[in-house]
Amino acid sequence: MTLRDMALEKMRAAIIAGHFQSGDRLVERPLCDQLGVSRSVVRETIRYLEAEGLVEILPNKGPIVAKLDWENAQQIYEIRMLLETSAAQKCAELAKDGDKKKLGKALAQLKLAYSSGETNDLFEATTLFYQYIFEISGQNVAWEVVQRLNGRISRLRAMTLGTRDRHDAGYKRIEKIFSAIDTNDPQAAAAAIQLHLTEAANIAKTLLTAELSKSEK
Amino acid sequence: MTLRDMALEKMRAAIIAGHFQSGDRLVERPLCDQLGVSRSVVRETIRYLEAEGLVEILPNKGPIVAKLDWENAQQIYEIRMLLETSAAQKCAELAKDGDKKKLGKALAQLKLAYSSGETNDLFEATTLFYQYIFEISGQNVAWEVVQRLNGRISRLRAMTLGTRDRHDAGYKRIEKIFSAIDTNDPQAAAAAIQLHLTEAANIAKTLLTAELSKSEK
DNA sequence: GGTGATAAGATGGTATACCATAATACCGAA
DNA sequence: TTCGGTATTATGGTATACCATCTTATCACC
Repeated sequence: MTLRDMALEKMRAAIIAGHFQSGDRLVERPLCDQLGVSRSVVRETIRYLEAEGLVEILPNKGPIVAKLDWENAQQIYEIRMLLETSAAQKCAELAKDGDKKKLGKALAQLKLAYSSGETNDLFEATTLFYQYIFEISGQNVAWEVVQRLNGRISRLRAMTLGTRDRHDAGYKRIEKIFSAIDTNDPQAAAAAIQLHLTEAANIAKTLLTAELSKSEK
Repeated sequence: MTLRDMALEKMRAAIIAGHFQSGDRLVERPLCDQLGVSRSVVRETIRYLEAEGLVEILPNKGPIVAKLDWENAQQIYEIRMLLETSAAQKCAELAKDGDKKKLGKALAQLKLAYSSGETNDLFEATTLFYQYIFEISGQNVAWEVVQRLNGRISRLRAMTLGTRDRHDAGYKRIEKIFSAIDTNDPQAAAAAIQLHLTEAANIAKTLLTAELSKSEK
């Protein structure tokens, strides 16, 4: 693994974990010190993150962590809705016994993470569950797209998962997705995932608007 | 505009125009000579294109122009189908008189390009038409996604447009999309764009499989 | 004549030096 | 005291030098 890959992962993780606030300037030389790499590496990493949409470049100012308003977040949730609904549908059509087993394991992990309350575990378990759905449905490109979009709303997702683990309706809804796939019921799978995402988007909206109104006062 | 931006545009254009074949190695130093910039610029540009999916990095080999098989292309067409259908639908719902006028102008451009037979003009006019649709529907993020995906199948699109201008059924289908939007008929707009894309995907498949079987012999 | 090893060249990875520009702070004059 | 200008510094943009590694070709030995 190259230095760039490591730097990329670290920075992505730092942004997603909220270690950098949205709008923060990413000054190159301090980043070099923090990551222990040269500017070349940092700059190439930033270019990659820029293309990913996690970082914006202000002309003659340099890179900042991309800002996220509800306008864009909402659009991202809508796109995810389309792609994930389609994936869940196809997944329910195609899932064989082996696939269901794999999904079942991911669900078990998810349950564990929900009960433990570790937001990080929850994040990973959720990601894995979705990854399997896209894998089984054979839509690796769509999964790429979703992952990239998720990067841009990662802070929102973390916040959403953080609140959702309290009232664990979230887990129930995911279980519903699983059982629809398990019984090879495409319609139900699509409906279940749609419901889940709508709920997630609502929570996200509440949290984000609350945050914005707070920061304005 | 920075050197990087110019280099980026040039390289993207070169890849899209087929100046580089898919699978070709992108050797850094020759690229520096061709673009008249330093390696730093070339490397950062390549990072960006890598994130865009236009370029792949082979470990210890360096960057190559991303290969495109029908498997992936098909997935891209499917994703476009979802996003563009949704956009056309919303567009037909929301389009005001001013929007329709703008779209109408783009359509006129498109007609001109069809009759001139210039693949390049056709490419640009088509892009503009779609851009307006996404703009009017207020889905700028989805447009970003579509553009990025289009980059990866740009060669296919150019080939498709190249053949389609002969039998101009393509233009008729686009006209149908326009008139559906013009009459604010979301259902018809969705159906029309779906038909158009299906057709495009079919042509693309034919061309691509023909090309692959030819290169194998 | 074939196979393997070694050396040379090419290529990507990394680090650093230099330059242009924009923001800021300080000083002087009104 | 305030406004404006100049100088300094911080930062991004660009270029280049150096190093590690992989590939390939040639030569020697079997």
